[in-house]
Amino acid sequence: MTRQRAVILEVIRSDMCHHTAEEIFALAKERLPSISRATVYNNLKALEEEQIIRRINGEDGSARYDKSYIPHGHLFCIGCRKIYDFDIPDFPDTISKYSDAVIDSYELSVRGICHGCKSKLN
Amino acid sequence: MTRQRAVILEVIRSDMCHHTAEEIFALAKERLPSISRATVYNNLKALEEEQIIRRINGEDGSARYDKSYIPHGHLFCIGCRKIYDFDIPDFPDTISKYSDAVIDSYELSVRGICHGCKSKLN
DNA sequence: AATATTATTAGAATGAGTCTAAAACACATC
DNA sequence: GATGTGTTTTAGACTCATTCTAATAATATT
Repeated sequence: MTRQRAVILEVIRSDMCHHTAEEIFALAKERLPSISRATVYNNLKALEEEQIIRRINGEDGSARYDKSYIPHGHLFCIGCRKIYDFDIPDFPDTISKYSDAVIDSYELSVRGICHGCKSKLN
Repeated sequence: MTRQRAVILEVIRSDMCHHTAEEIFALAKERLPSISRATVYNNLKALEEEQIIRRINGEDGSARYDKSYIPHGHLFCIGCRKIYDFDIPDFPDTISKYSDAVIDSYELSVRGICHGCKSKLN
């Protein structure tokens, strides 16, 4: 475990955000000023292959990273632009009822207005 | 309605595929050899804003285009690499039970093995 | 048919991500 | 603690999808 990889993992795990590679690079650079972009990209790819983190698609298909490898839903709030996690229990079972495929994993992205932003709308 | 836009739409509607922008460009070029990449990109963006087609994320976040604007599930088969449509009835209602958000639209991508590929596995 | 508007074109520019080859590091062994 | 080996990091060049630009052409309007 190199210092670089440890810092990258800490950045990803440090808050509720789903950062882009560029944001992770900037945050890691605060702690390790000599870190290189390539190191961030290499580690993000390796960490996903090792099933430690998961890449998800942002609204425009941009890569974002989730601290958990386990699939779950993501709410993209149109108001505050934040991304929230949510769970649908037994979701693969639900899919199985409507598809005759053998399910490996899934990605569920919902566009909408989060609870907080909804409250603020007079 | 320009000739270019008509051809782009016909390409998208012509089969069950979910083509990339580059594939749509190549197919349109067969019929309209002078068509430009920028025209394809401009029209894909405009057609999505007009809610005629929908952009979906390929496995690696690459853009693919769906002939329908109405959200539905996509199965990405690990075997044949094809993308299949499927429906979960009342899916927004299902999501609503587990998220306190106002839902606008969703994208559901499932990785797995399609029925055809499953049958071929001895 | 003339004009105004809007779309198309080729190619330059951008930006996320990948590749390369040299230098630095981590870790096991002596 | 020094040494060797394989792995990781680094800076910067490179690639490829997409966007931008500004001149030209096609379409729609009167």
